[in-house]
Amino acid sequence: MSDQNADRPVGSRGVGPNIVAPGIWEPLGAPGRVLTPQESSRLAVISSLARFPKGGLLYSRGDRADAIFNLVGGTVKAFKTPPGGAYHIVGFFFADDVVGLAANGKYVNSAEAITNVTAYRIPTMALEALLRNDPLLEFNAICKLSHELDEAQRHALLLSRGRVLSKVGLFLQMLENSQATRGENTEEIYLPMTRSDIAAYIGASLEAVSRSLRALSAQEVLAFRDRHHVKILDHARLEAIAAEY
Amino acid sequence: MSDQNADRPVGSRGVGPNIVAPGIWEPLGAPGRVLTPQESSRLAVISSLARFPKGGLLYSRGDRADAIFNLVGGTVKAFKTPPGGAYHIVGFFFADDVVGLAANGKYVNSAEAITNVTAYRIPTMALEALLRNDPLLEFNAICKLSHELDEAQRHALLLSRGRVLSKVGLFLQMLENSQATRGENTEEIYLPMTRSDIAAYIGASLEAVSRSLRALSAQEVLAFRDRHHVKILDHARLEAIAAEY
DNA sequence: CGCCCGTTTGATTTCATTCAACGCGTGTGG
DNA sequence: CCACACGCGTTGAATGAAATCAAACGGGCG
Repeated sequence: MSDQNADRPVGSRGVGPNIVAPGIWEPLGAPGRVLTPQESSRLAVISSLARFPKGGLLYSRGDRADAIFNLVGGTVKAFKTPPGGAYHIVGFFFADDVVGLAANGKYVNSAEAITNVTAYRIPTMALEALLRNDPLLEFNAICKLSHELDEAQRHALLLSRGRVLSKVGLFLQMLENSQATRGENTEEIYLPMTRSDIAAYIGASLEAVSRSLRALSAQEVLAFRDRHHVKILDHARLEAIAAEY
Repeated sequence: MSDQNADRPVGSRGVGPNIVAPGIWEPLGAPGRVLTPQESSRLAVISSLARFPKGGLLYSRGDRADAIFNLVGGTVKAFKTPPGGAYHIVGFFFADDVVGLAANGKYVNSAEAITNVTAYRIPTMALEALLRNDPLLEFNAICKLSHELDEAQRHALLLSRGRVLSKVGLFLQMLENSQATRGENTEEIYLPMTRSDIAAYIGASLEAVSRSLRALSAQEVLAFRDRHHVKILDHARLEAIAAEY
């Protein structure tokens, strides 16, 4: 298998951490807000580059949260395993995303590498110190968090849908959006995660996901190149399916 | 009806905005982190007290986000109305909560008063200026946002459950928790929202919600004083119901 | 007193889950 | 080099739970 996109495929990215998030108050502004080179390098001096193999754990819920991770390449899933044997994925994360949210010094969820992953490991101790006297960086953090909160609410919206077909449609649109934001090619959508992962994210059984994808494929709304690469043939129809109910 | 708890029932609260959120990195610390009196008064000078009648709109999605609101008393629901006629509630907010999240200068959802509401209206312009040279305040904002993000993820977890009974159970536990955090009496749970609101929050039909509540009541897990006041009789059983599946 | 909104209850339909079997591709060991 | 096994995905049939449609109820407010 070739998941060597753990290293960035392309990138007008310098060395050091990079984070993208829209502004919250400024109406316009760059589509993807980024850290200034200064901030990036300031973060760089306190962070280290870490690699995780496919299936590797970045951290587990309840662990002491001594670092956050800024992804350089690869895909990460964050999940919770509530009592009762259930398994729920709270989010998928890609290049320039940040994972490692904490509350009271402990991670609130677990994170696992879906593909090989490269990430900057930023120790919280140093980060906290840095934040204390860098209001601009702090402000960027607020923007990023606001954005994540919005994403979480969209995820909730997706989960509230009745029909699985609708959920799958929304999920694909989200992935497409995500790829577009990251400036990648949107001709084809890349699904690094398994059907089972998708199911755990959208709140349905993996069979239902499989059926939905196959149905969309049969209706020629989608076309699969292989199990992890889809092309959206009929955007309008997908839009309608995602919106209905 | 008497919804005069738009003004705080009790309160070791001074004048001026007040916000509670747990810390993110410090393991211990006060259960409910609050603004220092200094920060509160700094916010006070730029904010004004606003009142909204039951059913009143605080803001609508897409409006220019020129203020955020720090609730003093009453209950607010934040909702989205995605294309397709659906209606989804993303959260309920109570005293000391903050509503008015924005992206790119616009509100990302709408907010409506469920009861009469009193809130500090904090203009974004002034807030932004204040944040720029108050790193501590900014840090508190980060804590608050992290906490909200965690809540949103819990909401998503709730929505992912299969059985409506389980969702209702989790919802009641969340409300109980929320009340406890706010230091209110947890003997009885107060449900200011309608069944329809609960349904829109947990992702089910209002009939299903009604049936579930009645079922729990019949099994003597709950006891209703009236439609908006429940007592949890059997915590263990509720816990089990919320956890199953 | 009577209207109206929110709620409850009932009957029917629809859809996803569940259980089960099979196909496919990859990697391994004989 | 081939056979096999394993993980993952697809397909099928039966069950079950919630949505939907529909109607009656209750309490609050004019």
